[in-house]
Amino acid sequence: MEKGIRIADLFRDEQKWLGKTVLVQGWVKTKRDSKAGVGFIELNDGSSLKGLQIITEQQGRGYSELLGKITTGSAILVEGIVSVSPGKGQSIEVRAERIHLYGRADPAAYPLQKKRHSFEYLRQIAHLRPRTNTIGAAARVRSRLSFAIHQFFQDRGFHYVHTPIITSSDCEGAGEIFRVTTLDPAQPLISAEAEDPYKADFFAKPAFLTVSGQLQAEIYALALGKVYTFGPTFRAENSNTSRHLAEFWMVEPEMAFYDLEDDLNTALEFIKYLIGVVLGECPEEVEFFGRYIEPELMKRLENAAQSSFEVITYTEAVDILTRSKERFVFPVEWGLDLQAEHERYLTEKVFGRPVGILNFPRALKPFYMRVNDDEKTVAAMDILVPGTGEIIGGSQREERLDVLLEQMRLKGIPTDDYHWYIELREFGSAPHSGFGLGLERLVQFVTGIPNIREAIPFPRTPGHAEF
RNA sequence: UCCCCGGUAGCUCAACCGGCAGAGCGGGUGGCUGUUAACCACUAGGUUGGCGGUUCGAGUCCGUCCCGGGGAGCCA
Repeated sequence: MEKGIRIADLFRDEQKWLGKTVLVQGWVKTKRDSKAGVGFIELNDGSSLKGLQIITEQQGRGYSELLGKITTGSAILVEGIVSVSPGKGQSIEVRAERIHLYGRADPAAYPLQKKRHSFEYLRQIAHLRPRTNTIGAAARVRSRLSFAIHQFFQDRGFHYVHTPIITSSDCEGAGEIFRVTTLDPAQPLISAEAEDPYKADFFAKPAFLTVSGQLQAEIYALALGKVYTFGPTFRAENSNTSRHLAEFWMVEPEMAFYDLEDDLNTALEFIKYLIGVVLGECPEEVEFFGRYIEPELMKRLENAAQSSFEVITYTEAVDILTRSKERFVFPVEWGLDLQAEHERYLTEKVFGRPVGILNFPRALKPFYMRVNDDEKTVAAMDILVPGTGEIIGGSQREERLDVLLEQMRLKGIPTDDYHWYIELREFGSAPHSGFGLGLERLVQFVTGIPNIREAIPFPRTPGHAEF
């Protein structure tokens, strides 16, 4: 089959292509024509935000008939000469000499118009929405970010570990979980099986979709040194917000011989690196999002990429909040969790940039976080960004066997399910740390997209698993 | 799950105190030789989310269910 040039490559070196005959393939964004004369097709092939202007002129029999069939949404091939465009809005265009129509799009039925659509509407046509400017741009940024995540870690000696999607421990403390079973809920168990209902099930015990790869990543960090996982994660919480999904992607690095400070520095370097990549490699998309989605975007990204993040302790945060004159709905008091309004106040009003918060009260955090010398706090860190809130959560892990067992006892975690996790502290235990970053929240942050459902191709939320 | 707001043409939205269902865009037809959300003219298009109630009369008021959005909780 004929293979054309990517439109993005054409724009990258316009001088080189001027006067040459090229072949392009893509989808018609708009068409402006006159029956008697010159016509204009804006062609987009997904390689760039900007479309290529195609000039059509009357020629030969059957040509206008073909042009009539080419409507918004059609897939076509165009062969023609790259020329200087006399019009405004583009510097080059292609004067068509041959056009082939691959697939039509009935204009009366095609759901995408030239004008702007609401995100709510586009979600209902998730099979067509990547053809829009915003969703297409978000998809390219997401792809580039995913690659950059691998680049960052691979360049620094980390190994990529595939932690399991299906797990059998259900009390990692990260909320509601999805059950994995081959049993049919519509088919009641016969009484013999009912004594041990899991006997007939695939894994012969309760199984679930992972809520985090961290505990398994720790296993490999204590063998390979520095590792990271990057994959889908699942939460069955009935969360209906612009920041939550039932299925989302998470990056979780885990490093042996790293304390909390090392962990924090890695996380900050990581975020700055990713923002730098987006600014450097997706300028067209950033410009677009800045113009149509979030006017403050450029300022926000440059701020985060260059300036130092603010880093404070939980105790200092509580101090700042109690002294502020702001009226909060929820109380501020040492020992209570910071609410969304408090986080927003700190990152948006007090500092106006990303904020790292360290050393949270022990009672607020999970069993695996390392207990500090004061015995009241744990070596935890949250990184908050303006607009999105918490984007990274991490900690130094408890490597001391006796303290870990005490923590599990206090939090009511059954040791049987975690014998392997405990054994890591019996055999060559070592200080280690890690953190988790939600990919979709990062996409939200770097694009300014308000709802997380536009930061992932096929959002899964309560009541929604279409497409 | 809780609180608030909304659901009217394919899309985005109007419709005053309860009184004949509207516009822009999109679609169709015709016109236009350099357009850029092209332009000009004409035209088709509706079970006002579902069910029930109040009323002479309901898009509008009441009840209920469904769906969407914003916020909260849970978290990444």
